[in-house]
Amino acid sequence: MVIDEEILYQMGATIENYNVSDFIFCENNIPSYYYQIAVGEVKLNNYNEEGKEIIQTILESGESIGESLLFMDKPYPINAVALTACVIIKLSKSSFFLLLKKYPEISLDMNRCISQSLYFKFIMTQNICSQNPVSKLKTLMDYLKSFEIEKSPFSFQIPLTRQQMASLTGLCVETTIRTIKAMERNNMVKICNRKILY
DNA sequence: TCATTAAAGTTAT
DNA sequence: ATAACTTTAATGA
Repeated sequence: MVIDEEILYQMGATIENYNVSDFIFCENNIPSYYYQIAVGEVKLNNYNEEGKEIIQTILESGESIGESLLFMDKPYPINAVALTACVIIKLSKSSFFLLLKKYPEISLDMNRCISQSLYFKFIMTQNICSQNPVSKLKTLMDYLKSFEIEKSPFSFQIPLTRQQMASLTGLCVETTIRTIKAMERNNMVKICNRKILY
């Protein structure tokens, strides 16, 4: 968890509930709140000219949403959409900065947090430029698995749909499916009732 | 080779 | 039931 929920409430944070596919904020909105997920999953996305969805990242409980934008004066370049029913803690920008002043340790945590998402971005942009779909998907799965304690092969069930994997890597779903099947044939993954084990 | 289109089967709501 | 996801196959850049 990025910031202790009690501290957020002390600073005047409120709770918001969202249903699946509700927008928490939209592209071009002015960032004016700090958002932290108490329960649920959220994706940050864009739509390209053809209307194809590009998922920038998927966030889960305890993570903050688009916090890096609070430190500058630009509108959001992405949408934040609930993937599940969500409970989200919301704190005004001004209170958020008061909080950072009051708790320097949290300010440091915030830096760690932004570094983490920047790290993911570095890996994924490099990835998106690579041509080969196997390496795109492998890079994504390696990243996801890197947070797991259990490192043995096929111990990790990918918590994404093929559609989401496609939107994260810039591939089309069909190519994602075919590539995953080819990877199964090469013993890089296992597929157990449609779930991908890596 | 990969994207696109279409069609059909499967799962989740 | 209906929508969302998964899969296969054909075709074209």
